[in-house]
Amino acid sequence: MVMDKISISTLGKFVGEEVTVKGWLYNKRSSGKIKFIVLRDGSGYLQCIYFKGNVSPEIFELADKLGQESSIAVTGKVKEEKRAPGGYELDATGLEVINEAIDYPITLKEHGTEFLMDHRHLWLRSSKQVAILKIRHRIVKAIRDFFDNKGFTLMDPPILTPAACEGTSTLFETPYFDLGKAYLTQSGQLYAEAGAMALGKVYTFGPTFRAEKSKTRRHLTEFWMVEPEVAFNDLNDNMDLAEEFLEYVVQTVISEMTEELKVLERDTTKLQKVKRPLPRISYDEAVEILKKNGVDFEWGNDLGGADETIISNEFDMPVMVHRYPSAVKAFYMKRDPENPKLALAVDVLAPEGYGEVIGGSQREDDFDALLKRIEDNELPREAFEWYLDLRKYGSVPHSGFGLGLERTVSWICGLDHIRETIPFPRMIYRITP
RNA sequence: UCCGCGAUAGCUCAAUGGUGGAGCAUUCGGCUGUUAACCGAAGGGUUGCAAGUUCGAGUCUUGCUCGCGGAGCCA
Repeated sequence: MVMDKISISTLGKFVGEEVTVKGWLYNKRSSGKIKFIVLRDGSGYLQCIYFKGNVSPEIFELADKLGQESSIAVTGKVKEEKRAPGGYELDATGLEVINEAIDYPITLKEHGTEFLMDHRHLWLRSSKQVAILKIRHRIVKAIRDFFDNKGFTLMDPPILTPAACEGTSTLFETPYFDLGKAYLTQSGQLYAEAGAMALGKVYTFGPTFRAEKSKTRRHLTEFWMVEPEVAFNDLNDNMDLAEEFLEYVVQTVISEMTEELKVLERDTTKLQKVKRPLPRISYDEAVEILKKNGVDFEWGNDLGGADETIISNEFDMPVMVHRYPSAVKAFYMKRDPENPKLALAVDVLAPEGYGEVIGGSQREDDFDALLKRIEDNELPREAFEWYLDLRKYGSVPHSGFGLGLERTVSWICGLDHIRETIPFPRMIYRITP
């Protein structure tokens, strides 16, 4: 019996049976009277064998002519075969062309990034990109599972906002009817704080936008961020949550995505070490590390990318750096009651030079202190009136953090550039495809 | 915005100021177990654009365009 719509990943259940599998021609090889067609369908790869004596001359000819990425339906008997990639092979008898692809631009050989980025819509079909997309999906699912299982409520913040959330970054702006200008959000955090006062524990998970002209392997203009916010959590609670969260995400991915990590040739020995407790150091201790390594660093400055790498190299797992100078951090962060020059902030620096993957803090919950901070930063009070209300009606200590999805994918996959972590990256000089 | 590097065949790259080549892809031929298969052959070029130096420029000079990496900013 010929069966229909079988994905390659489930072929093990059909050994000895004749099946039809639909997909795309990934690669082909031939040796006279035998042709090998490697079919991919998104779930895996299947080597199909066409022997000259077993099929009609027309089909044998067709198997020879078809170009890479032609969409086809292959029919044949499934058998186990150690020599075949994936472990199974199709003793093919049938070949039906759905659409013939002529001169597919991306070959299995090397290509430069500019060419690949111009063909990003096709590049996604490559085995490495498929592996990255699957790991990204698994990370997203792990993130949601983690918070859902802990009683958090997902709350979607607005993407169009009336003003800067943090008052620092350059934002994308767009006309908004009679109300003037609107801006694409750079963070859902302020709204998450409102949500935490309503629901106790919330997280936002959505796209965020920065119009900074950043031109590095760690930056996108459009990226996804997950931001938990918890009422009654102080900075230490926040760090406890962050390390448990990171451990869960990393351990889930390395235990469930072994095939994909192998495709990416990711050495997972360092990822396996991501277990609680993560090292916690203060900004002051971080400065000491920099000075010990010969960096001419002035207390009060923010840590640069190179500084972060030096600090994270001192540890073999992510390191939490807490209590930064308040001057380099956002206005909404609570001051350290033991030293008002410090903010109750925490950044988590990923190892292997991947830099900051988490930034968070305990929020300022005192009305007067927050108002003064808004005024000192010359932010428009009227835009933050609702935010101040949260401190007027039943204010409580609360904390949260944001994790950059793409930086996390980049780190876990061991990529050298963030542009491969998102299907269609948006960067300063690229908005197509 | 600043600093550095680069642009040669569809792709990845060679070419001392002196007749622009190779591998892959494509087309044709060969091979009954290939693993980015292999072997043989063919087609394929306004060397990013514009000007200059020179007997002669892919190569040297200037400007421009585009890209890449880094800084700042941040996740």
